[in-house]
Amino acid sequence: MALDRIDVKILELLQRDAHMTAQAIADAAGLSPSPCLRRIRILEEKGILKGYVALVDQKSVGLPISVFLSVRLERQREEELERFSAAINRWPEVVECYLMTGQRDYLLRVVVPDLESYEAFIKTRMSRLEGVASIESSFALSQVKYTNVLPIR
Amino acid sequence: MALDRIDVKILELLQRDAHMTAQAIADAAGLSPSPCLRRIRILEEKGILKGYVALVDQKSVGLPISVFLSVRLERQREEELERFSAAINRWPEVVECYLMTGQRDYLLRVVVPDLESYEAFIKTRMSRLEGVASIESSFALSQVKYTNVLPIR
DNA sequence: GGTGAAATTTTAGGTGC
DNA sequence: GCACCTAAAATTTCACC
Repeated sequence: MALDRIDVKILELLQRDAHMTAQAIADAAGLSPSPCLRRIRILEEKGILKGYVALVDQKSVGLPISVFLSVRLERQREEELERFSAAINRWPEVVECYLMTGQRDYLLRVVVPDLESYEAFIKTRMSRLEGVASIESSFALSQVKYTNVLPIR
Repeated sequence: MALDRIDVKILELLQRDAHMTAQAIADAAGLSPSPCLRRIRILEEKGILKGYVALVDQKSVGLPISVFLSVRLERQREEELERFSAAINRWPEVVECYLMTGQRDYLLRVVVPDLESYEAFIKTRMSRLEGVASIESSFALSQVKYTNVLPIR
């Protein structure tokens, strides 16, 4: 891969605002639009730039609640892990999921409009999954920080 | 706010791909480009569409490790919460932070290139913060799911 | 990596339904 | 409030240096 200063600068700018024009990015990165756009295409082809997305405000669309779930499975065989992964990837309420070290197997962030919906999520989704040993929920009172900008370098 | 079907559809499309042309969005949402773009502008003005960003692959840029920190403060006075919030918002390694109910006060996701950097983060950042009672770290082995797409409706 | 022109797209305005 | 059309402005794209 080998990213130089200019690549890092481009990634930083695009992570903050994907609607910047090639001209503006070029100016900020210290080169002209064409090579700038060429670098961006290369970063896209290499998969370093995964995509461009719009960010939606959770509260504004009636989804104020984030719940974190610690999940333990009964067995950690590949088959079990695969089944769990496939399931949560189908469920739109689950926006993040990590395979963890330590006490629990998975950490999930689930987004719901209210507690009733959360109950429904647990009852109709999680509890019907086979192989789940335990679930522990903690509720987020507020989002103190949320960014897609990675600390590159 | 009152989002209708078309608004929800537009938000869904833009959350997946912000580079869609107004024409393509209009086609998929079942209307013509002009009113489609008008709706998008309104969603932006209302703050429902918070912005457009590029997503960067964590591993590709040498940041394979996500660590989750459970943090408890000694006191939960507004002053303490403010100071903590201000600090973590300054630190680029912290990509997510939630104020939580229950045992801990905060849940953080920290992104680092290696364990050495994580140690440095704990030593030079977290441990120098006043008012922190305890920190508990768990490591993510892999990211099973990560999406910005919210389950609207 | 830079320059410049062509092609596509975005954006705004105006009319009728 | 939307569809449709038109036109101008801006941006991306791709030649070549």
